[in-house]
Amino acid sequence: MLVAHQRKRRLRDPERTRERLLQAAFREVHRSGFQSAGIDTILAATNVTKGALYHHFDSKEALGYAIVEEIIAKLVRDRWLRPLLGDGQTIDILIGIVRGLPARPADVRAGCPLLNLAQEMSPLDEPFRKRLERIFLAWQDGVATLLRKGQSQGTVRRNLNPDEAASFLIAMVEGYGSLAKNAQDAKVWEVGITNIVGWLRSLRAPRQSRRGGRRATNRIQDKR
Amino acid sequence: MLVAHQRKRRLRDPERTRERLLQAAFREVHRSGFQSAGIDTILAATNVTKGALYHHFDSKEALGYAIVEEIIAKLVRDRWLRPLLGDGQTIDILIGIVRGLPARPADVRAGCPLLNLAQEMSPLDEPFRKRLERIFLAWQDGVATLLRKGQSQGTVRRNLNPDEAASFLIAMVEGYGSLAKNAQDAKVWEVGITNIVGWLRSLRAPRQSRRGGRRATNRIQDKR
DNA sequence: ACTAACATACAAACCAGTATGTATGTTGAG
DNA sequence: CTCAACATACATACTGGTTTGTATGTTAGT
Repeated sequence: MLVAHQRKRRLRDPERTRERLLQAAFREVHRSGFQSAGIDTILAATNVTKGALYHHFDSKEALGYAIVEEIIAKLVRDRWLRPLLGDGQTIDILIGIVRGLPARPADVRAGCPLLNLAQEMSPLDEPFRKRLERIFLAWQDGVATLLRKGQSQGTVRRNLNPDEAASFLIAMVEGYGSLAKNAQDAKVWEVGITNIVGWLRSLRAPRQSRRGGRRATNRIQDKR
Repeated sequence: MLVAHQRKRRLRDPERTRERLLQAAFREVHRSGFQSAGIDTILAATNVTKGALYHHFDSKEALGYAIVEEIIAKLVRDRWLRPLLGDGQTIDILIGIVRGLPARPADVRAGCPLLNLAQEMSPLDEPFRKRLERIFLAWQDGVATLLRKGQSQGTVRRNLNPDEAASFLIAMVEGYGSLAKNAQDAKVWEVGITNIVGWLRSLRAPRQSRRGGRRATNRIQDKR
């Protein structure tokens, strides 16, 4: 029979085993960093044996790559890329996303999984870095695309460079994330979000978008 | 004789040995992170033996604390705190500092030593975190103090919260630093600096500071 | 019966820290 | 001034523990 996923608890369920390993590995890496993450810790958390793990992943590195490509990429898609495509005004969408970012103490203290790994591994392991960079670029591109849409709809100031503004936003989000992580204090994060929201509001086009008379204050830099 | 520092190369020069260990340890930690930094690597880089190292430092952790308190704290003093006290207009001083930050490819690729350590150790080791936090707070406080001075001199907008603006600046510097480090590309850093400078300019008070008619664009949030 | 999916035991390398020894510098008593 | 007594500054070799990865065996599913 071709019944694919019968849900009686089978003794062997390779997909499920792989997924559980990935999730546990992600949590452990998120806590301790990749290099300090222990294989044995992951195994203990899952009640899976070493043989099983090395059956599904060739090495610790391969496990790390899978974390990036399957778990972290999905986090960014769910929290940014998908919401960016929703309807509503550009700036309102961005403010909504930023406000909806995880802000529980545990999240703040652990830091952004993407940034944690990038920070640790980018100078040390090029394949790792490449995979993380792809995610950052997709993130930036998603934000920039929405900003461009906002510009063509007249809701976003025309005198800003969407790519640089997107990068600016990401830098602020990750920057505040780092400060809050060091402070181990969700309050730092909340204040950061408030200031990011304030900056986002400043990107709105003026009421009746008039010709000339551009203000030089606080834009992200004109295109050169 | 009380001649303190005779400069003939002595066979034993504890201060120099300690300093060389600290510098080598700093470089190794800066490259690999604290946890992955190997004692043996540091020893190999200095031609100092393990006995000597453990004579000067009680443990690897103590060595790490010394790196923070003696080397990293000094970096922040030299690059920020001291220049902040120079003369000139507040915003010009800040722009000068930001523009003068190390931007060579090697620096960009390795990342900010302060942030690297904070990112890695803050959730794992409280004494470590505390020491790093002290540096961040001194940094923020220095910037905030200068901004307040600028406000009282009329060169900086009055409708911004100096503490939050300082924090905003630090978040941006570290955020762009992280992005550039992941990209392993100094160009990313340069673009970031340009945008930070653009933001700094927007903090200037308008020419003849007029009453009323405040613009709501792009300020860091009024004091609540 | 044949292969994918595990389990177990072990290897090999690494690494922080220590035990112990030695050489160099300092000091104080005579 | 001198030399014995001591303290500081190293050097070397080793230990105990941890870690990734492998070799080999066993069992479930088709």
